[in-house]
Amino acid sequence: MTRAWSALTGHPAAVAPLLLGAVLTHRTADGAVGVRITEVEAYGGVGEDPGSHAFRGRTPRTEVMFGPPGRLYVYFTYGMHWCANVVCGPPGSASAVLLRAGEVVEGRDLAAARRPTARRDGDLARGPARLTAGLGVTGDHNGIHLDDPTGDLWLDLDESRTGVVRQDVVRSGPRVGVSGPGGDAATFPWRFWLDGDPTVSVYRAAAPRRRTARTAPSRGQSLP
DNA sequence: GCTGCGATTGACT
DNA sequence: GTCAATCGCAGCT
Repeated sequence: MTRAWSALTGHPAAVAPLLLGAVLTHRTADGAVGVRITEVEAYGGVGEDPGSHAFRGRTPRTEVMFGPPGRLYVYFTYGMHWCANVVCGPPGSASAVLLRAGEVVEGRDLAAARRPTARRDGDLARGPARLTAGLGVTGDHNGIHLDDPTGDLWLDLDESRTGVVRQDVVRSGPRVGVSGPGGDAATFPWRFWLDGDPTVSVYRAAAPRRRTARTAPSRGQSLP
């Protein structure tokens, strides 16, 4: 079958695997970087998926998720990282697919310049925040349409250009880093990746709770 | 208005 | 293997 935007409107867990192999291209004055998607995660809508930002309803941040499919939802996390999602549900459903990792297929040098800490080409877009960094995607791109081949950001779904993904290499499993109320969200097998691809991110189970980073000023601290 | 913490990464032991 | 960085959002007072 041929991937098309019309086929990418539906339940995120059904849409997510269809995005594997698609190529997201970002064009800037510096040049273009293209990333072939190798790993994704599905996030459901209001009241359905505790791991989703939209679980508790519409907020200013999640506004884009509630809009029409085919747009990019970009959010800021950990005070320094951007993560990119493709909105896939019909308006109001707030479903999206997180782009977790990919392979740089165009503009390797530009991507490497944006990711100076990457040691290998395979690390240029391995991980959700690395993928956005390599592409040069930030919050400025939140809400942008991805279905315009002439736009700054374009998600190419045409298998005659991106290559056909063999379904027997598509794997699924628990999502990464998700620990919603009750922890149930992490158990949804809504993570999809291309088996054996070196750009797929390392699986780490969601940490229950990291030790408080900030050590409170010790009460018994001695003064000089 | 205040506070806790996160769909992460890179540096360090 | 452990842990800090860093800030906007969401929930609560």
